[in-house]
Amino acid sequence: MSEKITIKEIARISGTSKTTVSFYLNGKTEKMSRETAQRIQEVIEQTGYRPSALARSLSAKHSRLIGVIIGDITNSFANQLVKGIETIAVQAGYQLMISSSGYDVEREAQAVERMMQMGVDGFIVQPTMEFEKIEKKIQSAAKPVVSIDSQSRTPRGMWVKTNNDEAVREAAELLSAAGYEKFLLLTAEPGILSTRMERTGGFLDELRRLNRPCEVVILSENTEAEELTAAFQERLDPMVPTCLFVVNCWALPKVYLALQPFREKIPHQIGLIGFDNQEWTGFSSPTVSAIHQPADTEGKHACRILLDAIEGRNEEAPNQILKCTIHFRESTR
Amino acid sequence: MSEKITIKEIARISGTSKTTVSFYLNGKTEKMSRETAQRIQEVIEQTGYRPSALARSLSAKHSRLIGVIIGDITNSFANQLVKGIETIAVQAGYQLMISSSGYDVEREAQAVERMMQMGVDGFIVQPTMEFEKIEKKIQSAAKPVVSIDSQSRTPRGMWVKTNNDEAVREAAELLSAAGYEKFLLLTAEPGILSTRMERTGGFLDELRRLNRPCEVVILSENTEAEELTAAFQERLDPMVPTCLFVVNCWALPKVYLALQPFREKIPHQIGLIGFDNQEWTGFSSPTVSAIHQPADTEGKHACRILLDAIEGRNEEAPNQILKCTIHFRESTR
DNA sequence: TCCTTTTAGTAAACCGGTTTATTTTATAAA
DNA sequence: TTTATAAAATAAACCGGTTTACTAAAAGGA
Repeated sequence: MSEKITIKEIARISGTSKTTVSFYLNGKTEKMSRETAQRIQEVIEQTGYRPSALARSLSAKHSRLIGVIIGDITNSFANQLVKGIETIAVQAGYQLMISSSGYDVEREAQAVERMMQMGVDGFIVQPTMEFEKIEKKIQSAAKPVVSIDSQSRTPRGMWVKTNNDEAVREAAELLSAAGYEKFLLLTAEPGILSTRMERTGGFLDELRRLNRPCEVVILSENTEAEELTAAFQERLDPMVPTCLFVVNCWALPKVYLALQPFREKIPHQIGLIGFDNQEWTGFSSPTVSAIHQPADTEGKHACRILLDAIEGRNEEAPNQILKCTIHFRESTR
Repeated sequence: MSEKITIKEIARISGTSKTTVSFYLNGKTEKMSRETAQRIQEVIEQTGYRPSALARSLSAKHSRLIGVIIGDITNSFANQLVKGIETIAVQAGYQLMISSSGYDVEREAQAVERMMQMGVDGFIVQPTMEFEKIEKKIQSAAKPVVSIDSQSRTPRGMWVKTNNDEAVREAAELLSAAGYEKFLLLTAEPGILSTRMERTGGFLDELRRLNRPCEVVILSENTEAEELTAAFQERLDPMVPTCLFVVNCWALPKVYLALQPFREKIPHQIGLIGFDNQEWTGFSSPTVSAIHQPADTEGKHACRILLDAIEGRNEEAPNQILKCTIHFRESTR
């Protein structure tokens, strides 16, 4: 009774051939008579036939699959990005294959490898710092890649990023104007990830132009809160209004907590500003100023660009710079 | 020069047959001589051959793909869940295919459909309220399904959930003991989603036992903050210490904000407790008490159970109840 | 030396579709 | 009525692997 239902079965039952059924499935109905089409349609319905995307991909040479590689799905930037991507992808009939790199090149490379084997039609990647190392691997597949927040040097050079440089300069200017005389820039070891470079470089440069001093504090994912508090104790001069600028989004909660002992000095003597649209920044007390990146929109654009490339269209600009918005809240004056 | 490199090419270059190469790839090296194996290995390396998982899946009848369907990837429970799933899946050589349902049955059904066509080996689903509607569809594929926080009635009956009932009763008891004389239960329209039923039912039941009055306030995703504040104004009697219990995790920030006018009455006259490990609850002022579900762990368990089912093992219990932990913070006494 | 068994290796069918080239049937033109 | 042309339908090759069933060569036993 319950033969596995394949295209062959449909052809047999409806008294036609595989070819005809295949044409029907792909909407090439001009090539067949009304009745044939109808008969096939009926058989498909009553059998509950479900064409195998696997088989289809194999012979058609496209899988309608998009590989998405991000650092960490629990990061708010990343999941908003993914949400944006998915919105567009699903509309266009594509499915997402998602992997986290954990910000590790090795895992990133493995993810790329697995996805290539699965035959994805293209990639959207939020690169780790050493993305260059795997660029050639990704190139060898000749699949289009759109990178997020990092101008990659892949042949087609497709990317979406935010105007970190501008946003950061604007922030520096406004914060200086607001009366902060000194700055503290908190960043992870400044690697080659372009986002980090832009943010750090732009901020420092602008401050130099404005003639405002700035110290740099390096921190890492496992820097302890006490350690940080001590560093603040040492560098924050009660007589000089100082603003902390946190470059890495994951560091912002850490810094916020380490700043608790100085709470009543915020925002007058101490200011705090960081990155990304993290929900808690609007709930904390004081609420925390932040530069928002439109992650969701970035995702949508990235996906549109990628789809253009995959389907050989040419509608979207292959690289786009989106505007950040600065939200000044209670943690800065 | 650059012929596309397939198994056939490898066979040709190494002077063997497809069969032998295939055996080699699948580690059936007992069936061949040392030298042959080595020769193949070399050819694979210098050509950079990458076997097509697509073709492999088609003939091997498994895809090493797991379909994950969640409500919304930007929800913290969901992304922690996914992270847990991915950890286990990748270890076992599986890849994730993720779709969001947007808590909509129709989209959920479409996602299931697409994933079946892609030949996933199994599903992990965080069901919408009306999951029953698509259970039969999912069953028709005869693929194993593990559901999250909802005992589905699929044949194999595999699920992972948290002990909402117990946790909620414990909370009710402790909060009563702490001196709250009245309660306000805030929930979305109580549907058939078992989590919601358990939380609501258990809490009300326990309060009845403890002889504490409880009013129910129904809210939805688009209830306005002012509306909510007004409702509180009306129902919160300054003479009776009252505790708000928020059933739906997405409603907690909403309620928190609507409660701002009463801020200085927290936690003494007004208490607040809700669900899930949302980052902001630890940063707000007051910090907010919450019942944490171990989403990450749930994901890991769910994935192990699914893998067992897929690979015909029998190591994990096919359904598991995980413990919630109650974090009492500044918003309750 | 001849026969049996083991080892190493391969041809061919299959998985479920797409696509090209070709045939059959219907319709129009001569 | 015959022929040219268009419309409808199909056979067969292909996509890139897995697997079953079979063969050739080497080793072991009598």
